[in-house]
Amino acid sequence: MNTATRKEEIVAVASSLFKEKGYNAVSMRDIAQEMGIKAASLYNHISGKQEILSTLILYLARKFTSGMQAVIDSGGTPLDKIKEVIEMHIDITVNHSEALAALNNDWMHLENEDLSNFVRMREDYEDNFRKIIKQGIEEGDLKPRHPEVILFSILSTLRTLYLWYQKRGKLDVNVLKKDMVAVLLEGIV
Amino acid sequence: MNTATRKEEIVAVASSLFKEKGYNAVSMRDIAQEMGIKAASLYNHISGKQEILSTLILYLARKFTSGMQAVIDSGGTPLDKIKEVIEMHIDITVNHSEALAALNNDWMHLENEDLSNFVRMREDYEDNFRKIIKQGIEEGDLKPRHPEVILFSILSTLRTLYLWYQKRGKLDVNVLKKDMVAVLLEGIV
DNA sequence: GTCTATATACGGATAGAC
DNA sequence: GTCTATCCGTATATAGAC
Repeated sequence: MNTATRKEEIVAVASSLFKEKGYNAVSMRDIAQEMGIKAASLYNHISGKQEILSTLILYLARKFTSGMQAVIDSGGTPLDKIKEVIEMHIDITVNHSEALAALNNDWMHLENEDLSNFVRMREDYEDNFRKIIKQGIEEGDLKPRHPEVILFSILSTLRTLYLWYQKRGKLDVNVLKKDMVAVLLEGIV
Repeated sequence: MNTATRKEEIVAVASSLFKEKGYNAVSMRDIAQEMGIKAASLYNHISGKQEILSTLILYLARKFTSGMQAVIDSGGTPLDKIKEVIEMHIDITVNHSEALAALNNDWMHLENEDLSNFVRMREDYEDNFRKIIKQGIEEGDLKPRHPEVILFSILSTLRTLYLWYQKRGKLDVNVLKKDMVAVLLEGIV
């Protein structure tokens, strides 16, 4: 087992604990115990607790950023792009459901450039989504609702999907995508 | 300034700090400093940090519980009731936006009966909402989508409303209610 | 790569003076 | 009601043996 893999293992174990209790309530001893080693041994693989958090969060933030770029480059209508964003979020949620808790709840515990980089990526992401929505309204694809309400209604749902995707068990991903797109786009009435 | 008021002030100050950094990252010294006193002085008004958290969270949880009961007793159609739930969430968000962060993110740091009471209230709340949605589908008021997708789509949006209500500034509450009900019920296409 | 031992800081909370 | 002083537990992190 080489160092790279061991580091990934630490990050994975930490993700799961962060999801349960949050970054500040998880100690290095907790992480070490979960891996069957002592806390001091962790420092042979990572520089400290902060590195675990930033590795975790920035990895995911880059996934969303590149995913959004792919949507922008896809060349579809605004409506197509919104569907693609929803599907992207579901894909990332299914593949990284443990780590998404830290992204959502613990990003403010990042430090220095890690924090500012994350905040910038997040703002850019929202801006790109906002532009798609506004274009959809202009072109008449979307109803003329307040763009901010549309933006945060969809984003809130997608960002907290990780909380109940697992709880509800083996929902087929494609069924989930279809239902989610339908509910978010066409409403329920 | 009597004790009751002083305690409320502590809880209010703590709410704001919990929203910024989360329960575990806020120290009693932080709270005291924000109030211009020393940490030891806080203990003349509250028994400890835990009491601040539980006061805060259970107060809000009871608000949601009684609000849901009022909706159930209102005697409207399932669709009416869903609208009332949305409006109730918006009212509580507008009046308690600072404290909602702790309710959403720090409830797992409650202890003993406080924790179990909260979890039960939350489950009951979701169950009541789920029943309304299912009844709406049965009666043909709602489209026959997966009830869980509808439930969590609406709840996710409402529960994180506190995050951006302030940021977007002086949105009129009645306009917000109207837009939110429209987007969540009728969709955007 | 993991261990024991330890440095150092900070957390919640209490005692007792004013 | 607030203060100073302090107890005691736990946190991150490092040093050095194996």
